[in-house]
Amino acid sequence: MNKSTRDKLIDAMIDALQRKGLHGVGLSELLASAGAPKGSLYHHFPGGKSELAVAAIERVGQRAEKAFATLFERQPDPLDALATWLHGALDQLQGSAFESGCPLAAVALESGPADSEIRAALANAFSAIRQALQQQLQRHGYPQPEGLSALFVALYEGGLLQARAADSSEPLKQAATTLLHLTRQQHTEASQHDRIHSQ
Amino acid sequence: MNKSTRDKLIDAMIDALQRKGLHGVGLSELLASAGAPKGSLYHHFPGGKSELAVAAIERVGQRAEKAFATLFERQPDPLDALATWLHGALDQLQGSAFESGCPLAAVALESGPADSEIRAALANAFSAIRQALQQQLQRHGYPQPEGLSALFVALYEGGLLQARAADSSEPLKQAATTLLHLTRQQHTEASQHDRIHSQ
DNA sequence: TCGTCACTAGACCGACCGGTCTACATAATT
DNA sequence: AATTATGTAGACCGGTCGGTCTAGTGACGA
Repeated sequence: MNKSTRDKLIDAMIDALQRKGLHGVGLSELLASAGAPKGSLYHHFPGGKSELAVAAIERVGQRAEKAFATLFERQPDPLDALATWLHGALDQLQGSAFESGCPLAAVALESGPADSEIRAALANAFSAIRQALQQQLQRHGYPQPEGLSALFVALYEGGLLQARAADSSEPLKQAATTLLHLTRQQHTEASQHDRIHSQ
Repeated sequence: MNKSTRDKLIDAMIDALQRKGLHGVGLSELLASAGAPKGSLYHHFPGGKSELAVAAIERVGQRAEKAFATLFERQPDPLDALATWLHGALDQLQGSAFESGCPLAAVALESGPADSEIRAALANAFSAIRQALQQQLQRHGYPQPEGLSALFVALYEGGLLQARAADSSEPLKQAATTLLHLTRQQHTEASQHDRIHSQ
């Protein structure tokens, strides 16, 4: 299946956002990696770079939702699923020599209030991700599912950031292990309390 | 006390990194906000923008170390200290209309392997912060102090990132509350075990 | 067969980028 | 007083930026 030029542009933008952020990539570089001329860009995205960025952010959000759906389907225990998720992120980071992180992170920190469409797309994507997570946690009886979902996303973003800065996967690995341990522990103890109370 | 031009440049760069990241600010904008001409920049920092960025990162690291020192001095319970720290970050974010986050975060995600000095400075700063945290946690008998310190830094960075994207302090607030709760809980239970075992 | 339309292709543009260079003011040194 | 070191000031440069515009290509419908 041949990817359309539009798709290639979006994917090239996603890759660029992961590696350098929105202001870090020039159009020429982007177009070269997508194998498309300028005319195509401005045909498919009259709004130029920032419209393409919005499309990229939206696609990332959709992919994340799908990924979570299949992940939670295969692994009934949400913490197992989260562990696999974090493990996957680590693999990608290591596989790219600590260059390729989350496509949403950099642009979230670069964008100002002027870039309202980008901000809106980001807000959407993140809230969708948190909600997907929250549902699963809630379904399995974890307390404070909203806080936990925000915490896990923070672990993901903050962990990747540290790992990238340190050129090492240790910070993320350790933080993930610790949080998974803490959550697992609390959950089993809560279950025990339940059992006691229901006796 | 009159700030030297050099200081003004560094502080302007720190502010810029918080708001837009390294590639997001132009030299002209930077110099305008510092009130200095180009000549001064290249006199104090012959390496130009990136050398100034390194100086800014180093200063941020030093300030963070000092801030932690006084914070932990005043609040003996590390979790209380961490709560104040996170609260302060939230205040700054809200006070700047969700524009001013961590000065290290954006540049960590923008910089490539080519910017070796920047990367080194970042690695240094983050590891210093984690170590400061780790020491305090260890001193008070928290388990997995290394993982916990990485986790708290991840919470800080990831939480600020989400808050900024959402134009709301809720994600960070909730994540912080949840993690503090989890940690506090584990700690008191561990203490109880200790008491039981020492009977 | 001829237009139409969606798309590709890249030359071209002004603005701004980071960086260099010369001129100058001030202060310290002798 | 003369000289040197330190720092300020901004004109200037080539390169690249994001963006516009015209020309061309190929498929499809009338």
